[in-house]
Amino acid sequence: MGKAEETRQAIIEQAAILFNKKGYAATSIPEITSAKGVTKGSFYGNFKNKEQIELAAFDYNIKLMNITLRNKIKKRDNAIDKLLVFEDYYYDLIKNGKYPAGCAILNTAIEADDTHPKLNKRVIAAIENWKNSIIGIIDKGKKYEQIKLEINAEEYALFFIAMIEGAIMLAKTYKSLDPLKKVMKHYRRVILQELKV
Amino acid sequence: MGKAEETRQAIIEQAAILFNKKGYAATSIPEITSAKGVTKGSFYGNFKNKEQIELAAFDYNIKLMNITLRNKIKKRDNAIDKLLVFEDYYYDLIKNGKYPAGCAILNTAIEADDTHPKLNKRVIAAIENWKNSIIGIIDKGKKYEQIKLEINAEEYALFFIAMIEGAIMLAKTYKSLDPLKKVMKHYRRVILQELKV
DNA sequence: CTATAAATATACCGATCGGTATATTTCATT
DNA sequence: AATGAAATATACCGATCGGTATATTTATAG
Repeated sequence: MGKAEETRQAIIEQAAILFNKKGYAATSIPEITSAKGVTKGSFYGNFKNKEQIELAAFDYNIKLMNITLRNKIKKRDNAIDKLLVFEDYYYDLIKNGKYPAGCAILNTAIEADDTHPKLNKRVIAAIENWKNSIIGIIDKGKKYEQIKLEINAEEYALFFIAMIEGAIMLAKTYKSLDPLKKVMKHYRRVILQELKV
Repeated sequence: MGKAEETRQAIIEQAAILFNKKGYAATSIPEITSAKGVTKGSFYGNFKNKEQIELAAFDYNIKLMNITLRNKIKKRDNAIDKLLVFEDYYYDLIKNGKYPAGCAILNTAIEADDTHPKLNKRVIAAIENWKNSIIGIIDKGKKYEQIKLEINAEEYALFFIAMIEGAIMLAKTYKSLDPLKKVMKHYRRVILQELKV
């Protein structure tokens, strides 16, 4: 990694933290750079404008999330356990308290929907990717007789995503794991009682 | 309503629209005032600072929502139908497209959680109020043998709120009613098949 | 070691931010 | 109609924003 690439990466990582915590509009470029001892010249040598770092930081957040999730899913050997990965993942995410502060998909979705078309497009792509991974798990689960054949994979995928994101919103708002636990109890119940053969 | 009160109300209504659509940090005071032909002097005659209008606008949004919901709930005569009000309400909210742009609770929750303690407190109060109204409906439904006695009212209330808010996020992100419909199908199913006696 | 280009630091730009001070207008009371 | 107060308009403040131009440093190839 060349010097410039290192700087670029440091900026992205700091931006990813700040954007996810405070939002895109509320985070200034000096905030991002000063935290890492990087100057304006260095910043604009690596990013054309603020929008570029916003997109790069979002991509970075999503990449981190996907790597972690993919690894956890791969380690489990049946569809039911794979679906339950999301319960653990988001529980850990909120419990640790540290970065990332909540779900980048949720945070970005809310801020971008009416104001930031490019981020909005990326959020849609990230959700589609998540949805398709759930659908894939369910379909494979049907094939191996782990999940009931009559389950509509897409509808359940959206249901799960909504439930999880809503639960994260509650946990972050209350600054408590309690609502997350209570909602995820239903998540687990739906999977074990409705999906499982 | 005195002249000042009229001005104050006009500012609140405009701010409520903008804050809910663009977010608090991304909305400037000139944006709020110029839209209604109000000047800065007039604004600061009615509000001490930006935080005051943020709080007033959030309260206004919540009040609007609560009035509408309360009326719709009152019109229905059993717990199951009362719970299904939320399905209709949020469907209309997104379908109309116009103000309010999404759910003020959700939008404010995400923006305020890590940065704006006073708004965060009000969001918690609004969710508590919502949760308690669901719990109230469920408890009454148990009393009149419309809802199963073994249902944990608080856990289901949080489950419903999470599901609904997650569904709104999806609909707003996709700019489509489809994900909302698909998630709310589960909402209806849970109520009719798990809660209903 | 030196030349050169890449990378970074510094200084500055106009615009706009939230907020204030003050001037002017509008309104109700007499 | 005159007056005093409430409401609103105007002008201005320092700070900070995103972004640019340029100076300086740093790394690297010959």
